[in-house]
Amino acid sequence: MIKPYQRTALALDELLDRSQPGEVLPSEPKLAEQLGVSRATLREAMRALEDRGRIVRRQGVGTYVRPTIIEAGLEELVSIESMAASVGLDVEMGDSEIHRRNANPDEAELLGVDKVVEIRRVILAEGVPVAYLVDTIGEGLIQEAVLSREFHGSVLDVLLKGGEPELEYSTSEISAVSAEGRVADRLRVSEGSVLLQFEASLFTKDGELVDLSQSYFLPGTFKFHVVRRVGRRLGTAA
Amino acid sequence: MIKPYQRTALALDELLDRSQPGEVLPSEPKLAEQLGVSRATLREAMRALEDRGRIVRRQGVGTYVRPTIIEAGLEELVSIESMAASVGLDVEMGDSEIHRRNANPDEAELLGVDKVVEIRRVILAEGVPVAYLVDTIGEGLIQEAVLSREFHGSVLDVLLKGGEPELEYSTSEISAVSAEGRVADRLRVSEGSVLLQFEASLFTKDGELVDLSQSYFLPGTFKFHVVRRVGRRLGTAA
DNA sequence: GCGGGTCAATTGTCAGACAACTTGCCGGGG
DNA sequence: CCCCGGCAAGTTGTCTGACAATTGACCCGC
Repeated sequence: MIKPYQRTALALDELLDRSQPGEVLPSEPKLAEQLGVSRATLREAMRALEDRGRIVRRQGVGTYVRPTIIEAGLEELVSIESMAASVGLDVEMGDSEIHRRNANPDEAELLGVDKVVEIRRVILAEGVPVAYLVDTIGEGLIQEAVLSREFHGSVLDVLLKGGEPELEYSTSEISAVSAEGRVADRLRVSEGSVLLQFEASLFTKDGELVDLSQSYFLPGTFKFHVVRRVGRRLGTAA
Repeated sequence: MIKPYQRTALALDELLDRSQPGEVLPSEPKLAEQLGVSRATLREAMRALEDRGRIVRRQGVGTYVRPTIIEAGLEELVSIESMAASVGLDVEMGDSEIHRRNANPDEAELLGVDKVVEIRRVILAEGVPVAYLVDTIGEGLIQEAVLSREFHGSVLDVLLKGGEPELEYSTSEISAVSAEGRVADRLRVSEGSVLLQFEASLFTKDGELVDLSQSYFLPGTFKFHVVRRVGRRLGTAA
């Protein structure tokens, strides 16, 4: 059974998606009644939205919908394919290789396994190579049958769909590199071309590391956004 | 007068900073009493922290402190200098130029002014050029006297210190580019070198755009991190 | 016309209660 | 001795009702 708070947060998210910026939301008592929760629970959900900057509340006046900040930004963990789909791009997987091999000491330490599966593939947008992705996961995390059947380019999507283990977040280091060797070759660019690189670690709800990945993107096709907020400490200082 | 919720959120932030990962927080009734607020207000603040991933709550058990994810990440809007200072790097400003000029149509539209001030400068780490920054702001936003006296490389820091207008967030587009012309020259790298580029827009609490900036970083010196969370929609699906 | 007071509406906070859940303890039965 | 079931205490989750603080509009008297 899903808890009232989660239900409320979801409902509010959807309500905001349907709302125009600047619009005034129903008052808290009314909203609470509509959603079937108490005002206290509703306020917890609204506070979270306020912290994320999606609404503005003015005591004695009402609650307003903020103009949406970047929505396809980097805050939410979604696969390249899902990102592309949401902007109407036609994306497919090109050449792929799957290797089983022994983990090197670093990988064994981080992932907690002896053997790993390494998945390399090219991502095509409108038929043109735009990204080269390498995932390294512990052997057995994804069944071989699943991998051959449901894998269309995104390890993340397969893991999310499987539901087990429960993923929570990833941390990525962002850098710029020049294309070399195999990467340049697969992306069909000359050596020394400029690439945007993400080095990511994917964690479960329990804080366990389950996927190490490296992504190389050709600049221009995908646009990555981040929203950075002024910190509490500085922003609200007198 | 600062409101109880803000006081509580701040106090909790500080409490977490002093806590060890995995530690159990006092129960909600006790914490509420310690902080001098009701349990409802406390819970609003805790919910926000939970959403940001800093604590984990387990019904019937207690509230745990999460191992800190990247702290010098990109979620919080701080200047390059502040970032560098927090990791003990010696950073200073190199050559700088300040131009007053008429705004081009795009800038006039976005910033809502006719004349702009353009600030260009090189950032040195340990005496070596590592970044080239260009800020474009409306004329009059920062007084000339202030600019010559308090400017040490970061427009953001000057604006934050001034307190007026109240800043809230910035959106950045991240890309990789090759160094060209003036940028390559100022950073003392050869043309065609790989650079990490941020194109940022800085907004106030009222949603007004006040600063357009472009930043070019030499890869390797600064490391930028992002934390990406599994979305509500997917993460909690059955 | 204008100034001030009043009033309704809305968000902010509080107090108390009960529900749902987890863990550990303790006692009884095997 | 071990296992297991129920009980009790403690914690988070939610609800109810109330009052405080703030804002904006209305109305009335001057």
